[in-house]
Amino acid sequence: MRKGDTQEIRRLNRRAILAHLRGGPLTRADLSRLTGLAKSAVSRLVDELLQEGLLEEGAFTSPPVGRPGTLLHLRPGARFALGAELGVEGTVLLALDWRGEVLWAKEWGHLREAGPKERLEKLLREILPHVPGPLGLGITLPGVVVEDRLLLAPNLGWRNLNLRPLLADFPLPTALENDAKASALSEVFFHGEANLAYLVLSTGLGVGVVSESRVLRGASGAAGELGHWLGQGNKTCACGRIGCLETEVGLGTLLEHYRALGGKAEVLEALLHLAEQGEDLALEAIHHLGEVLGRFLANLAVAYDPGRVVVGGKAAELFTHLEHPMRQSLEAHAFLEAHRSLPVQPSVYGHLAPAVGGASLFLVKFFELGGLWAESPRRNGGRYEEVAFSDRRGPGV
Amino acid sequence: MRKGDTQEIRRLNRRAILAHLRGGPLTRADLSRLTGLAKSAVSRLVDELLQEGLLEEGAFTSPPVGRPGTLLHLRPGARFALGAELGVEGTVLLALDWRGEVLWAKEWGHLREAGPKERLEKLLREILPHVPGPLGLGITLPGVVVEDRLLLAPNLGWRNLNLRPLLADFPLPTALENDAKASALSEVFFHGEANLAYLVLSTGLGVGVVSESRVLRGASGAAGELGHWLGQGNKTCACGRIGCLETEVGLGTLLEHYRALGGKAEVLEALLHLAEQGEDLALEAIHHLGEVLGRFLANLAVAYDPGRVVVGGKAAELFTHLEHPMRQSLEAHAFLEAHRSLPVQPSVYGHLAPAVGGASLFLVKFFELGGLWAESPRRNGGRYEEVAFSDRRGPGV
DNA sequence: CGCCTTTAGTTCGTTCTTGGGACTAAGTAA
DNA sequence: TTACTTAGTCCCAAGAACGAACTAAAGGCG
Repeated sequence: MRKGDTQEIRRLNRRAILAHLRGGPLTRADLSRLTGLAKSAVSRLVDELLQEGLLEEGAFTSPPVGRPGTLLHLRPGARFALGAELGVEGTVLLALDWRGEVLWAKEWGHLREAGPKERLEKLLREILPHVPGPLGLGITLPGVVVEDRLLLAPNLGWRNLNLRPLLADFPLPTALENDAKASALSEVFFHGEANLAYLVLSTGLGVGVVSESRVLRGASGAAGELGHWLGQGNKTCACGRIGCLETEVGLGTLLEHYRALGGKAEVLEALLHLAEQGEDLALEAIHHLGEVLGRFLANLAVAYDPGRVVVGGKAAELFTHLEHPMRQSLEAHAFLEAHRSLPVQPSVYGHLAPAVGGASLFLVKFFELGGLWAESPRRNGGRYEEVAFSDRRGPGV
Repeated sequence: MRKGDTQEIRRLNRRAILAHLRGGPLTRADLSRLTGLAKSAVSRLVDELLQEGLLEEGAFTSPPVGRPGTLLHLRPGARFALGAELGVEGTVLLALDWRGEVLWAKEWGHLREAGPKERLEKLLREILPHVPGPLGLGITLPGVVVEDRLLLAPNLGWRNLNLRPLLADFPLPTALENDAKASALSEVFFHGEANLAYLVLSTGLGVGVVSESRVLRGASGAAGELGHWLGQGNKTCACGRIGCLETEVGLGTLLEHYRALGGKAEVLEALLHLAEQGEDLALEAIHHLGEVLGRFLANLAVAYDPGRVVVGGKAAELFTHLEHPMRQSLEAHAFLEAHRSLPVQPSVYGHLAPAVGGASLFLVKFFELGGLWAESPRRNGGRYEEVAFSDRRGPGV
């Protein structure tokens, strides 16, 4: 429920122009046709965007007849954002260009006992050389996140933390997000799809759901935590409950199953290595996981009905081995005809997906704002909410 | 990605004014404060809305000091829409005022073998006396719906139907929707909540999910079909597969369980009646269903993380009996602290919820359009899509 | 070579809508 | 009666888009 004034409509139209240009270079005439705006309006807005350094003129078109047009494109590096992943095994930090290109990335492990404070302080030291410049820093972690609070991260062993004081030390706007949701956003940012599910399958299992181009969050940020759907199993989960789906579908079970079959690998990496070499037991265990996964996908399809599923997390490395049994199992268990051929693919950004998604939080916002980013006074430590729309909402719906 | 022009901002501001007035009468000054619009702009827009007959002036306020204001409210009956439910047991047709009041409702059973053609034709005959007038007719049914196609309705025994030709006969805009999704919309229309799940529990089990005030539909309209989530059971479902959750959580199982305990009732109604009289076996069976339901709610909470759950369908009649065991079971199985006290309530519109939701499809649209409803030429039989926004979308996100 | 046609892009005047200040209206308090 | 406060109207300036007229730059054709 946004209030309309003369600035707002300019913002809407800038947004439309930028959105179309994300798909590739276009002339002013193209933009006029695509947006429905008058040529004069496009001309004015484009001039403005050129002046701000957001756009650049490029080559000329050579149409069969008529005057050639000037192609416009988003100027590389005009804006970028930082994204970080605080994962179970290590930390990733990267910079993402507003066109979706990873400018640089940095990864490091961490001491097992490092708490949120230590890890965020380390992150702060790493980003200091890069500010000012980025639009913001999006931090992702495998847990349930609401605003600046982390409610629960079983696989990190963290629970009920208010990170706002720590984030306030960062000299740029920050945002916190769940890793699966951020990963899903990275795909949306790149492909612009309306309905998809991003499966993060490692030790844990989480799903980032996108519906009508929006990330599903829920009232407490727990939407998509299907790893904690209670099934019939009797194993104890890291969350303390019994029978969570991630004790059946997670990669932990893969290793267990492999060893139950008589396999020798002690850790997951060894198993993956053996699978690459074609060891039968390893392949059998993975095949079984594929079947379980296919059935899970059929369930995922009735829960969220995504148009496409992206597989990320450690399991993405197994994708070639998993794919066939997974598809067969999905076909056998699908509810709708349409689900039988549900596209399932590995992630475009690979293991960088969560961090890319973190950065996307700000880039998406930037595009939504039509590039009218408030270079804000950042009074309260540059909190993410302050760069939000200046909406004046009415009561719901 | 809407194009902005001078009309668009007027529409946005009309929408904001109407949205605020849905909460109750307000003066022009109130509206100015709430929307952030200048007093003069509010005055002009309100005059316009009064002229169109959408608003009415009412009583005066008596503030402690200063000139009294004139209260404005939505004029009763200024707009309304029709909603219908084609259910397993019968049909409901009703008219819903734009303020959310049911103007009239009509219900009838149907011959078991009646197909979609017969039932829609009957519906057509019933609505004819009421057109023109209503904004549109929203038809709901227990099945997977995409636009004008019904992909699958196991409990009606219908599959893969294109209803567009039949709907084209209706002399007003029509829309098709799944019953659970429509029911969820009815709650949103009434309460304006951002995150909720509407549980339709009768023979089948379906969930209508609302996230950020939008109904979750998915690529094929199957989002929320948790009744067809595959569990560990071995019963055959109406959809033809084995182990669907609705064979464990549906009301069909309640009767079976009751009879397995030694109960005598032949049909569900008899069981309900016995429960009302306090028969032990009936209460025990219902208690068990409550426990199963509580566990299911814990799973629902990790899947969609609603802020509130509404129970509808036949099970709503059992709500008082189900509530206690359900809550205990939910508390025992909840993933997050927040989920332990998840509000669970029966539906406000009761068994009329699906039909009310059908009508809401048009009323919600009307409000979104700021009351600038295109009295369209209705060339192609008044299809719902034609009353949609005149968006000119850019590529995603 | 010059003219016509076609498409790209600019300039300028009109229209629509908001914002803001001045003003009127209608009440309470002293 | 006067001062003060709040509600609501009136009028003008500002911002943005639209549309028409115009210029720019190509190819086709006689």
